[in-house]
Amino acid sequence: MTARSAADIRRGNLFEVLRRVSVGGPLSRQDIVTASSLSMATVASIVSELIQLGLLTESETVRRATGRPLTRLTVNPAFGLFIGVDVAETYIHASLFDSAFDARAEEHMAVVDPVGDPAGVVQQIGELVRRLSDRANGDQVRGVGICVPGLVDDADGVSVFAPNWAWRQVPVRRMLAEQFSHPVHLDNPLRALVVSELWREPGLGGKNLAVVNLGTGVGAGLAFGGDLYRGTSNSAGEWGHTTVVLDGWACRCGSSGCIEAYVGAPGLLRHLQEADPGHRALRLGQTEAITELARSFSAGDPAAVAAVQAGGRYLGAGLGSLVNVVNPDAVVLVGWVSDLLGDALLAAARHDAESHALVRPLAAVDFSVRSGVGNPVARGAATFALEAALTHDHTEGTR
Amino acid sequence: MTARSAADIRRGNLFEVLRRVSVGGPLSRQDIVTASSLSMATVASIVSELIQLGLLTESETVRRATGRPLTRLTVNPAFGLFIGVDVAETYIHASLFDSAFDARAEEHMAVVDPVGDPAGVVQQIGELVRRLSDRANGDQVRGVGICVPGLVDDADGVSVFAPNWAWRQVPVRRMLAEQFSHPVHLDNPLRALVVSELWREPGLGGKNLAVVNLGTGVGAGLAFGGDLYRGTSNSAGEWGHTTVVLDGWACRCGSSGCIEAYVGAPGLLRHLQEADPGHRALRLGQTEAITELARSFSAGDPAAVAAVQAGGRYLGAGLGSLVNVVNPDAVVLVGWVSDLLGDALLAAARHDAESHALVRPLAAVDFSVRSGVGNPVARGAATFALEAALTHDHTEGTR
DNA sequence: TGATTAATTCCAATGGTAATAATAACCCGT
DNA sequence: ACGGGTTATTATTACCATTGGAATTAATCA
Repeated sequence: MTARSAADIRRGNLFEVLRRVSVGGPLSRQDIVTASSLSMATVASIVSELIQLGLLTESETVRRATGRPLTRLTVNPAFGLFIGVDVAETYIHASLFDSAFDARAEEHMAVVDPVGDPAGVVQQIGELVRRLSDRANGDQVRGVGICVPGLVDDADGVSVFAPNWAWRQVPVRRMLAEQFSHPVHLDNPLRALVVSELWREPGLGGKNLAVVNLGTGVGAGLAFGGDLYRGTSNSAGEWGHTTVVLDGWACRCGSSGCIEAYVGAPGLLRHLQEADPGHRALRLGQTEAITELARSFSAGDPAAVAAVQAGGRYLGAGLGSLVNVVNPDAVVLVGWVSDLLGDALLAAARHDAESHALVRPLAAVDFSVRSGVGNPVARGAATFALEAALTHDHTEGTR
Repeated sequence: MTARSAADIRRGNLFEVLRRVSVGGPLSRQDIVTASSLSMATVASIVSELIQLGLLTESETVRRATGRPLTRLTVNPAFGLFIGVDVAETYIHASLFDSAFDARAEEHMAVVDPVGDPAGVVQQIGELVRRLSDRANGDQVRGVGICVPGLVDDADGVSVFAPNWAWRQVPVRRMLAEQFSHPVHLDNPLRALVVSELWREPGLGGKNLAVVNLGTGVGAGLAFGGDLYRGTSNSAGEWGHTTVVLDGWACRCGSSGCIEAYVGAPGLLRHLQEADPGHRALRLGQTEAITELARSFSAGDPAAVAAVQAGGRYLGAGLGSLVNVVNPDAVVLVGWVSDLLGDALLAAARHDAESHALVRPLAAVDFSVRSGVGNPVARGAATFALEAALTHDHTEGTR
């Protein structure tokens, strides 16, 4: 019942076609038909609309030994630019993409106020967006996507609740309107990770997916049938607070025994401390400590190996449980801790994941670590902005 | 992307209308429009098709003070009968429903062969179906739905894998064809529980739902957006094997620390044994033991109260985790253990569920115990049969 | 006749199927 | 060597079923 009307289906199919071309390079209409489950008629109609909107262009015509020549389609990077902003607890990262989703520029900033006063943070967001806009070389910025932790309400443009800073009902969009005039889409990082992955791997269309984020906190974003799943209160996927040890380590959520307490960055460092209380990584700040942990692990440092093994056990049990409930096609690990330690953690987790998961769900799932995409939250945020802009143009066009 | 074509939407809307009328008693087309999110045109078109198929009848015309009189619609119970069969580890339960889903008759049988030889079990199923058919009073039986634990493949009519009996690729439909000639739909009990609940509470259309089954084993069935979610390998919802204590009690799945090990019937009895090794319930068979546990609990027996409290803690942690990941509108407890102890267990679980779940998902969810529906698996199985018959008639009709 | 509510009909948009058009290499006969 | 027919492949068009919304018709009473 996700799609309730013909218009919903149209919208989904439109994005499907765009994703295919965006990732798969130049494609003919025929290529899209074979790759997707759409009919030729539908593809032709959607392509003609996307060309009319200026998002696709016919790039080349190819003659084969026989038959009518095919015309290949490309995303037109000049359609416009999109900015994605990842507002995290300690930093704000912003990326500028063209419509073909090539990153044009990036900006990074530490959050100056540790308490996260809304006015100050919004000021910083505005600064980053302005800097990137200045680097647009005259191309039009058509939208800005912003991801803030916690619960957000895009319709109202409000951050309803951000746990780390105790934000309540912060009207982000209204406040940003004084900083710049681009349309703003507000969302949550876990959702952004999912759309980032869905646009990156168009083969995931129609599939069930869990994107697991490993960072200071841990969580998962879910997609069912190729569609982002938000849950009833837009907060689905809080897998990091699955109880893995009843009455176990305290978690910053206030409960105890959560996966996050054992696998989040502080949890990994606690494992390290238990293995070697005097380990040099423990004297560093969190980011540097995890970097050092990764370096020590690679060097074969026994305490680092023990810490990763310990963390991996809990991660494995948690992944097994997730796979049992969700029964996905793919589980993808992302996040800054995953960038540094993902392969090691997944290797350490695999045995427990496989022993805790049931045979059938386990056989269906593919675990992997996603790396080298820059900041996937910023990318997903920009994708939201593109989707919003396109929905707008699309519905305007048919009026 | 659940619905990819107009036909899928039509099918979903058709069931939506039928569910509304089936549960909500006589309804006018207007009533259906206001209750559902369908347009008047769609409702009118679907109603006329359902009348043509013989499933709905215009039952009465009502004049109000002003305006055109309305005509109320009722499900025509004479459309046909459906049989649902719940094949469990120790018993087989079969129910006969008319198309308005009033139960006409029930049959129950213990599984004679503890090893569950396929031929013998199928023979028993056939016997029950024949007995119910004999009680149809000449009305046509239009379909039989059968639920077998484990993984089933309805398209081929095969039980791919049943854990308790070590069934492998048992061609149930083909074997049953020698017993009776009604169309057979094969499915899994957890899925049946979901459709049973969705048809019972039409307000759940479009909602996210988890149906938690408490029995010898425990598990959950999921629905997203009002649609049954099967997962990638038709095995989603194996929440009973979520790890709640790393390296905890052994579970019959081969792993350890699963919720099922602590909350399934054997787990509850183990809690009882830890509280009072000589408790009289422990000398009984499982079903009688749980019945006795429930009776002792009601009588205030300290050991029974302690056992329920202990089990409830694990159930609560598990429910909290489920709510965090799935973020559903409703969690409904069903199953034979739930029938006996559901209210007590839920009360004992509530505190832990609320402390382990995050604020937002917790605020969105409504926990409840469903009782008094007879055997909901059999009901769901019959619902599958109705859906199958209707899909068949519907597509035939438009040819 | 007007008001009011219920149900039907019409319309534009959409997707899928199937028929049709477009296009160019190849083949064959002259 | 050249021209027309053949064939293979790609893209477009026509047609039907569907939905939601708007306009219309239906049925009743004041």
